Amino acid sequence: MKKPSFYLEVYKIVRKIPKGRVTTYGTIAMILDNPRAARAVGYALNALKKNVESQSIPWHRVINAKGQISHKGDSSRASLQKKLLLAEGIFFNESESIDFKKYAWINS
DNA sequence: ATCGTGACGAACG
DNA sequence: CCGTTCGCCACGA
Repeated sequence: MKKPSFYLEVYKIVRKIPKGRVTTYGTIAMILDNPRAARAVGYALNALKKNVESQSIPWHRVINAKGQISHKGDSSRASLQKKLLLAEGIFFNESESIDFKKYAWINS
C-alpha cells in the first residue's frame, strides 16, 4: 500500500506526542526511517502553520537536538512555543534549553 | 529532471 | 563555548 506524503507522516507522529513531553526533528525523522531527514521534518511543520488543522497538532512539542527552540527569524513563534511548553509543565534551564532526561518522548 | 529553500544535525576549528 | 561548513531530505516552481 502506498505511503502518504512525508508531511502527513510527520503530522501523524507529532500528534502522538503526549502532553508534557517533547521530541526532536531528528527523532521524528528516525521514526519515519529517514534519520537524516530532520530538515524535511522542519519543513513539514513550517508548512503546517498555514493549515487550519495545525490547531490539532502539538507542533510546539517538537524542538531541535539541542533541546532548544528554533525560530530562524520568526521570534514571535518562538515565544508562543515557549509559552505553550511552560503551560504543560515543561521548563527550561538557565541556558533556555529543555532537559531531555525529564521530558523526552518515548514512542510506544 | 534540476534548482533553491528550510522549524535540522553532526563535525570542525 | 561559539560560529562556520557540509551533508541530508522532501517539496514547489
